Amino acid sequence: MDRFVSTFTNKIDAKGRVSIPAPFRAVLERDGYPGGLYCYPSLDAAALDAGGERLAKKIDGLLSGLPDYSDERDELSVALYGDVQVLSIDGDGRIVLPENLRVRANLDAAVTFVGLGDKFQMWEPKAFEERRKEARSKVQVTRKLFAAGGRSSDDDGNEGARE
Amino acid sequence: MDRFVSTFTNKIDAKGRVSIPAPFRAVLERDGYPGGLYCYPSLDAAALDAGGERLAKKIDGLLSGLPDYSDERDELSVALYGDVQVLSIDGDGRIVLPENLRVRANLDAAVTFVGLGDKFQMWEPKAFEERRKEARSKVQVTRKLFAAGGRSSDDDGNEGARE
DNA sequence: CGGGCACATATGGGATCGCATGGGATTTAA
DNA sequence: TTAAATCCCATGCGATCCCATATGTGCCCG
Repeated sequence: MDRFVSTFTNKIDAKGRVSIPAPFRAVLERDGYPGGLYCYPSLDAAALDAGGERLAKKIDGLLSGLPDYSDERDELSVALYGDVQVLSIDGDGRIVLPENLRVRANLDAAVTFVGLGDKFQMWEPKAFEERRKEARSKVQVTRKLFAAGGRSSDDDGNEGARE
Repeated sequence: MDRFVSTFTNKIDAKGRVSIPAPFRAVLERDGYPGGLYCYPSLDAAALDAGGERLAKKIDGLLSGLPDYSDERDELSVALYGDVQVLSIDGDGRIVLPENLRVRANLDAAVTFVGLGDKFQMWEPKAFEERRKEARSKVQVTRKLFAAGGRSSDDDGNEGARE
């Protein structure tokens, strides 16, 4: 198994360190990057995205699909490369979250790690709780639609989406 | 890893010296250029571009794509090579930014180093902050193009605030 | 079936190392 | 000789490493 799954919540200590959940660590190791991971602010939420070598390749691929010296590429380069940080994992499986990243996700005392397959996200625990509640209620609705066997399109709330 | 990633801000001291971020230095060393780097004003921004051997090759490649003796090539040659300087790195990992380069990017007290993969840029910190904000908002739009795969996200714009 | 032992993980704190930065000394060029 | 560039060393802060402790979980043995 080599995917990030399920969620964990760990504390940030006085030095700004956080333990990476052991299962995630195992995935990272298998992903080819010994001792480090890539991390950047999520584009569409107050959270951080992180992953290993595979994720980095994915980003590279995204960029290399655009011609050199094009505007789109410049923008994306700045937004992605500029915000990406390589966080090294210490001997105890911890990383240090730099100030600029912590601010982006309102992280202070603890971090909730959310597995998303190829990558995982880091949320402020309460913020994630909100997100999750929202997601659940939507799933309820979706299930009813399936159960009913028909689509009574009264209101397709176009909001949230769960990964 | 052998790419320039993430951003760092260092000070210019009284003698005009700046420390190159250690991670960037490591990339340069691996790039085959011991003790120096190529630097020139960005073509489309008030910043400086810099890199090692690989960047130099890339510029060569760019030029060789244009026919010899064409106007474009001449202009580009002048624009690129004409302003290129080889900056030597001293024993402590610092470079001295010559006056003519400094004015091109309005550098005075500090420099923000921005990793862009094959090369990196040097910005006046406040100017880069502007640039980055712009890039982020544009990416919000561009991102939807990539999202074709399946994430029908809403975009709870609860971002802003902070910094 | 229950108690306790061993292992793994998370967390905290102290010690060490590297990097950025500043200042002085020494060399080089005009 | 003067000014400027280069080299060398000192220092402070932050990052990294290492070890100790706590908490919990599964397993083995009684």
